[in-house]
Amino acid sequence: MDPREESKRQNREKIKTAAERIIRQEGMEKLTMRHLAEEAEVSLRTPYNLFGSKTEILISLMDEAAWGFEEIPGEGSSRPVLERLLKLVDRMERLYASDETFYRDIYWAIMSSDQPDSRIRNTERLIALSQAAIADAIAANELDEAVDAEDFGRHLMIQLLAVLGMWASGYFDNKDSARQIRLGWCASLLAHATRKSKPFLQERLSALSANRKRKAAQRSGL
Amino acid sequence: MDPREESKRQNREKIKTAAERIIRQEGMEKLTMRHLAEEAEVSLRTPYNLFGSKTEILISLMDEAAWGFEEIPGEGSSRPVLERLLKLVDRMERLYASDETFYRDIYWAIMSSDQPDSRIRNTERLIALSQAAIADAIAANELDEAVDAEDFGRHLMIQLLAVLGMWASGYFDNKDSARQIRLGWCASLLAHATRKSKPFLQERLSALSANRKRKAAQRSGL
DNA sequence: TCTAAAAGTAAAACATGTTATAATTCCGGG
DNA sequence: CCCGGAATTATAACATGTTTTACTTTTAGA
Repeated sequence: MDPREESKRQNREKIKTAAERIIRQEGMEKLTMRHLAEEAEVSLRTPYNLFGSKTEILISLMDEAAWGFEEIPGEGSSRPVLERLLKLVDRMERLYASDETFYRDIYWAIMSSDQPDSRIRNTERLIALSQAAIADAIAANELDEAVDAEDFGRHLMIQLLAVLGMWASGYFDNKDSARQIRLGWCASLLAHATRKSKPFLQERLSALSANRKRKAAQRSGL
Repeated sequence: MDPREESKRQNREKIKTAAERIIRQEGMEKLTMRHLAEEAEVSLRTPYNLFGSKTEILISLMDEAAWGFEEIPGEGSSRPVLERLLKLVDRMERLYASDETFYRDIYWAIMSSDQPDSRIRNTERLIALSQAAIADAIAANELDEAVDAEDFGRHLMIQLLAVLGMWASGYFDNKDSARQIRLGWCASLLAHATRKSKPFLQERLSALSANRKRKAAQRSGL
């Protein structure tokens, strides 16, 4: 392989590793370009050559984790599409819960950067994912065929992104976010469910509500 | 009145006026604190004394317009609650359409600042508005009484805010944003609608879809 | 082996939000 | 009328993302 490319790759790796180390051990505030360059043992200019901006470095850290999901789980399996779709939320929750402050700090930093492009890039990917799943679900007779897959898929993913944004801002914690997403998705899906998928969604929804009531009872019981 | 307070008020006004003028006539990039101070004929320090930060100045500009809405339209009228709730979107659309780049630039600048506090402040106000409307709708038998007004009201407003964020980032234009919000709201509301409100929501939803189909046909027809 | 292009480095510079410092102005109360 | 405190100003400074400039190193290909 091209040694020039190889050296670029190595530098990219060094920078990402250093960035991750700094965020984890010293906190996001300490992630300045000067400090990062020092830690990665490259010049201040190099991260700009290799990534373009500080935000792009953070995005590449999120990309590495596929932002929590890269495809609908269990593609090609025989499980119902909607069930697999809901697994996306499980995955995301697991990943973000595995290192909550780390991911939240990065997510927040990306969201509050003034470069919309990369945000849009990822948004488009996720919406396409969701739209494909909805189209599958319609084809599998799990959703009313009158549903517009493009619109409805976008609607679902926007809900998810909305909650993630609130999570990043500190409004929701991890658990509440996942619950809020599941509630919203189940409710929206239920409105267009077929006989085939209705029981599953209703069960999910009532489980979520029961969970909440139990918690509320706990709270007031204290 | 206290002349000290009066002079503060005047300075605040001068700063806001100058900020608006700069944004409108020279563009957001030219809104630097130094330039703003010059134009407002105050020292660089004064805006910080009076507002705290650049972001707060922008927020006060949005506050002036109540961010598009301050209350559910037609309070006390006999129209159905959900119908009035949807009017919020009309209002917002009208305001933002009246000066799209102006509001979008400000909104974007606020969103891409790293101070979550003010964002959360407004978010909470809007969520409370929505929660109250949902509670009213439940009381008026327009929504299933099993609905949790707190959860569901938050859910609706978060959707709206997410779409606004996407609008600010340039993902949606003004028209698409309003449509997406209406779609999302109708879809979510429909999941908990009663017999009383279902027809209205279904009609709205199919009107939105029909609109889309017509447009799609136009596009492919060219 | 030599050369030109590509990449990296070092150091300074730039822009801009924000804060510190010291001097100045303004006002109500003694 | 003068004092003390609050607001304002002018100016410099600071932090940090980003860019510029000039120099060095590396590497592919003649």
